[in-house]
Amino acid sequence: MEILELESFLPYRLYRLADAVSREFSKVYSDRLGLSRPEWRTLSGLGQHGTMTATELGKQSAMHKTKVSRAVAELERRRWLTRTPDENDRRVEHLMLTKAGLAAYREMVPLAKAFEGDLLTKLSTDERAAMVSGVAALEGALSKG
Amino acid sequence: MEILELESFLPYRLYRLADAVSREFSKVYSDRLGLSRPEWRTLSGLGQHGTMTATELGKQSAMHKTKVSRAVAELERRRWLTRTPDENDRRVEHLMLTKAGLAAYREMVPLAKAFEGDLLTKLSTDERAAMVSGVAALEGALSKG
DNA sequence: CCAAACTGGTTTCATTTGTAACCATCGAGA
DNA sequence: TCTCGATGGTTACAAATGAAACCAGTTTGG
Repeated sequence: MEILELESFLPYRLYRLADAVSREFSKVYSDRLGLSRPEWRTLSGLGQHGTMTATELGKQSAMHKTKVSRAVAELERRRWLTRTPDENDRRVEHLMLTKAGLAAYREMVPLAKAFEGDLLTKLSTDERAAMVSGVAALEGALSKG
Repeated sequence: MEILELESFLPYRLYRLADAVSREFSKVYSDRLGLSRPEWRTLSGLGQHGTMTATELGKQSAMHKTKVSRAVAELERRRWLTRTPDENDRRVEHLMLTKAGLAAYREMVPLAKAFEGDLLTKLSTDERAAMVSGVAALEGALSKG
């Protein structure tokens, strides 16, 4: 009978791996900053780009729009971001970090880099390169459909 | 100010990629067999190993034990698996697919292989090798702590 | 032999998530 | 200009998830 080897089935391995990494990493920002994953992504997006709309955030991070909506609402409640209505299109809001939000972002960035660094130093140079280019290749393949 | 480039931040890319792949793949078994992801994993584990306990299933697939418990309950409800109490330890149950469960498994395996095949043919030989060895390296790194 | 700690597995409850419906606004075309 | 379909974003409700409590059975140490 034909069997599927889960240990070598890529979609499964990939998910399990990403889930483990993401869970580990989420401890970092959840412990230190009390953020959920969608909130972390929102903070990161805004910190990186300065200002974004909810739709843009959703595109960048592949989050469902309700996730974005809730994350934004929560960060606003904490006064980590503000909304500014678009002048031409009144459906759109431009989101931007407040001083407090920026402070949190500045605190978060080194944590993230350290986490990634720790992860990558566990790999050899070759392995690291393989990982990075493999991910890039698959991303490319998916985006083309 | 120090910025984190999300597009090149590995944990983030990895998760986004795995999520996209997994979602795409889940359409396959959800459409054809009406399975959730935990149920699919349970079916796959049992199909591959013949018989497993709930704890073993959890270990193999990194599922929380409540997920396993529910998936098993649902597959049992469908009469796709049966439980046999262990002779020596009455807390333990050995799970095994029924004829119907096996039939579903046999239907599923080619779908999974086709999905993976389609995915991989979008990559060059080098890229494919990079992906696979990169994932393996990270898995290894994580398992060592 | 017995209490205490532990393990396999289930259940309960609160939280998170996704789907779908929704509201407001916008843009294209008759 | 008016209508209709699309779009940005929120909300309501149902389903999936995780933490913790739980039950039953097992092991260990005194």
